[in-house]
Amino acid sequence: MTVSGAPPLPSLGTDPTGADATRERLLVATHELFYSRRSTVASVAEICGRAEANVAMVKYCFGSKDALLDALIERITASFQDELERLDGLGLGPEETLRRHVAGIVGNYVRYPYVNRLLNERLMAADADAAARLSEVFARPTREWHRRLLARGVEQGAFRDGVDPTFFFFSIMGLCEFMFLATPWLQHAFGEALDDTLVERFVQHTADLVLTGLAPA
Amino acid sequence: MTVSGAPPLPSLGTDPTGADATRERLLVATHELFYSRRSTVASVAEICGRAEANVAMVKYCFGSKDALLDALIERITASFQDELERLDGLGLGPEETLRRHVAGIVGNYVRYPYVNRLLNERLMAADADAAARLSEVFARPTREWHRRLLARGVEQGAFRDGVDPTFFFFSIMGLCEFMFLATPWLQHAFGEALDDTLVERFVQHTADLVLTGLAPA
DNA sequence: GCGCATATTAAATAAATGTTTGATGTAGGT
DNA sequence: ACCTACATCAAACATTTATTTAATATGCGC
Repeated sequence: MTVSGAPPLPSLGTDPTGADATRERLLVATHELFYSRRSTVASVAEICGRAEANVAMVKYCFGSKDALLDALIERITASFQDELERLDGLGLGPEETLRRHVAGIVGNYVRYPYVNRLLNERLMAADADAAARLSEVFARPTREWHRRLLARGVEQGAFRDGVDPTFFFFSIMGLCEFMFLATPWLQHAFGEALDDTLVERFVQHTADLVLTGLAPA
Repeated sequence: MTVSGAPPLPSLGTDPTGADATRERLLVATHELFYSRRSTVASVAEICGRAEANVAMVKYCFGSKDALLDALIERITASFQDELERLDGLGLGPEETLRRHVAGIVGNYVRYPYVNRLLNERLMAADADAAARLSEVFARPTREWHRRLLARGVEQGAFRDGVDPTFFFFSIMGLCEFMFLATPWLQHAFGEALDDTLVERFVQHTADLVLTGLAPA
């Protein structure tokens, strides 16, 4: 936790020096603004103001604002893939793996509620090459992981057969995402606050729904 | 279907005349732009260009751009509530009601993929009074409807007990929403197109997941 | 202390944003 | 024909946007 209240970015191994330090401050500032606003709207001026850097440093460090956003995406999604690999390494059964995966995704939305929107926007604006690269860093490997998990579950008699991996990918993401996109609804319409207890209860609810929903007939 | 390819707005009973006709053209133009872009980004100039109206007509007809957006929200969400009431009137059992409800929500996302985002943005920007009014047109009555459906299902032994209505509301919305927010992923990462067959299969998948997920132990 | 690549700056740029102005057009009633 | 309320218009408004320029500062090897 920084003073901004936003969770930290996935750590960079080394301590950056020179322009790399400014580069890092710009990434962190963007993250903090996106996090606190629950949106992807922040001007270069705002980002640089928070990073205590001159606006021209965006071009100097990244080339453009869009390239800064892409760097932020790749930084975060890389940590998602690390997490999936770590989970695989635990050697758990399909149900427990899925339950922890749901908890992991919810945790990611707590930390980075804006990433999917950002990915979406960049994907729509991108040319064919950039779109392919963005797909490769997150959507494709994640669905592939889901496909393997579903197959393993069916094999062991834990999950029912015939569940489409693509639809399942969208279901899992959608279930977890909406909760955090819609925090204004939670507050204004339902008078609830997004605290740790609520997050934990939501994880339980979602994991129950998915695991029961996948149970064999 | 209009020439734009976008589904029509929920129909206004009467044929508008005078400035009301311009008002309607502005609403339709905004809808068509939002629909085709799958986003809520459209300048006043773009909206008025498509509506063949002068930019000053936004102030004249609505007072401001934000008021135009609120009018669009209220127009669409009103049709959602009509749909829920119609479904209640059919006197179906809890499972079939829920199955048709899922199909109905997916249908709404096909027609108005941008409404929830729009509601979200307006809710975040709104003052307390406006936020309360926006909550009242959609989130609150919809969750209340979900609560009654869950209670009826438990009563009749169709659903398991203890499912939180607020979480369930977010689950249902999230499941259906993500599919349409993420159409760029569907295309770029998975090479699939969002046609009628896919929508139908998605409805089936989602209804199965939710209905199985709610089944008693 | 000099020289040079790296890093940072203030200021200007052009384009786009939502809003506002005041003039102009257009019906319909009397 | 004349008035009036309604509807529309082109043009200017003040901000804000991302980007770019050219000048300057900084630190490090020698």
